[in-house]
Amino acid sequence: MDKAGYQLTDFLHGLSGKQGDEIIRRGTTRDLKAQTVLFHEGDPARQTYLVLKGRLKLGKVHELGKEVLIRYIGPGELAAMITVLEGRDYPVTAETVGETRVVGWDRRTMLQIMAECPQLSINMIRNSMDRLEDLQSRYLELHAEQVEKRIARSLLRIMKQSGRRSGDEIIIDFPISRQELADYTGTTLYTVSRTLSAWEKKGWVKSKRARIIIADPHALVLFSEKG
Amino acid sequence: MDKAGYQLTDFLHGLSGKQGDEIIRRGTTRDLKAQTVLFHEGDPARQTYLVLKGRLKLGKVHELGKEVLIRYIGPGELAAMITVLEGRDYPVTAETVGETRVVGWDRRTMLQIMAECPQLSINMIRNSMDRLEDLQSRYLELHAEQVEKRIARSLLRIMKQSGRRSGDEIIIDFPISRQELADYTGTTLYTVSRTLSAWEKKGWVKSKRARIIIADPHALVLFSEKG
DNA sequence: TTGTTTGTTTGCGCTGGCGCAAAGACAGTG
DNA sequence: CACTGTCTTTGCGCCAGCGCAAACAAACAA
Repeated sequence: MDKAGYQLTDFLHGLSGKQGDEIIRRGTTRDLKAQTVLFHEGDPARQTYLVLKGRLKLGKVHELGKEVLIRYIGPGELAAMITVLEGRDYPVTAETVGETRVVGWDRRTMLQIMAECPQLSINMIRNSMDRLEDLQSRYLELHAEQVEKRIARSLLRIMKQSGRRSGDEIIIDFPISRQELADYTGTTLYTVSRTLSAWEKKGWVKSKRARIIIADPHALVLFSEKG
Repeated sequence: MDKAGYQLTDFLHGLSGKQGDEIIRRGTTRDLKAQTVLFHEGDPARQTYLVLKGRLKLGKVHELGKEVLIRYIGPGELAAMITVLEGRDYPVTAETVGETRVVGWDRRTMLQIMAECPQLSINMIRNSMDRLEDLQSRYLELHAEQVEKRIARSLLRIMKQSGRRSGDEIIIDFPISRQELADYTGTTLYTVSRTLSAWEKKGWVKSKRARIIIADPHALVLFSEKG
């Protein structure tokens, strides 16, 4: 359990490592395998989770098949804040992407902790605001932007959140299939595949099965902004 | 300024009328004409607003023309919570729909009030959660649902938030143009117009210029769920 | 090795719904 | 009243991108 140096988006931002550890100790830490469902859309919300290591993906499904990928949740970020409110259900499903360590608190504990440490409320509000903004932008794009540009923006978003630099290239360091990228962008598997193939020919990206490397980030940014 | 009985979605939920009035007194109350821009997307966030009377609409624009209507804000709800965070810009533009009374607080005051009254933090979190859920659902729909169903759902959403019953019919009690309904739904003026015309023939809705009456809510609900 | 599973690519045809254009309806003003 | 600006309706043509189908490729197991 690493201490000290909680970052800006962090739930524990502004707290000392000691305070953070104490708070983590009051929850239940769990290690999860890849592709484990942590909670299901529609189930009563019992725990709020903080990701310590690894990554969750939050998805929402539509009657019969269609799915959207709302967001990836990385280390330091909360999932299911909704739990602090009484009698709510999870609005999304959370599944681990790789091996993932989370800590969970139930409502009572969470409210206690928040009462003792008002900074946490601010951090939660910051996090909700950030997510709301993100989704507002994507909502706008989904309506106003062409698919190819949206795919570009999606890749760049994911890259910012989880990219690992390697020379000029940027590696997205977790497996993401064409289908998932489609769900995240709001398009289809086929369109994503066609688009990535085209970009591969231009040398903008390289990709293997479920692995994407952005070879020319600059070109992608230009494309996403202009066309 | 009406006291007592703040409702569930309210910012002042759980407070006595007296406490609420005191908090309102510490802000700046303003009466605005219809179609007044309260704040602009991109401007530095200086004030958080609570709507006391009337209605705001929050919109976001895309480079050149295209616009989405993120949400209507009615009495009791907050706009621009983002202000409590340092150095942020408004992510949307807020414009009054009819005559509207709001009260605004700057960040310092807001943080003080929140520190004195932790319940407000919970209320703010509740409100962000609700909005996030709303937007997540609409994001899913925008991707997964056909336009006509989306228009139906949009109408029903607006109806729930601002409908006035009159016999079997439900009147949406503020002016909303085809263009606005299109921006809210994520489609075009033309498609909305064609759709409403068709529904008018079926007797589901009646509409005059910028006024919509839902004549057969039940039929609309059925249609939005099945088709 | 072979077989199985799971993911990816690409050709091809189809259509939902966008958006122009032009006419019509309504509200407000002087 | 006529005049002006704003909102609405509808016909029509077009195309982005969806989705089937079928082949292909990579990963893993036995």
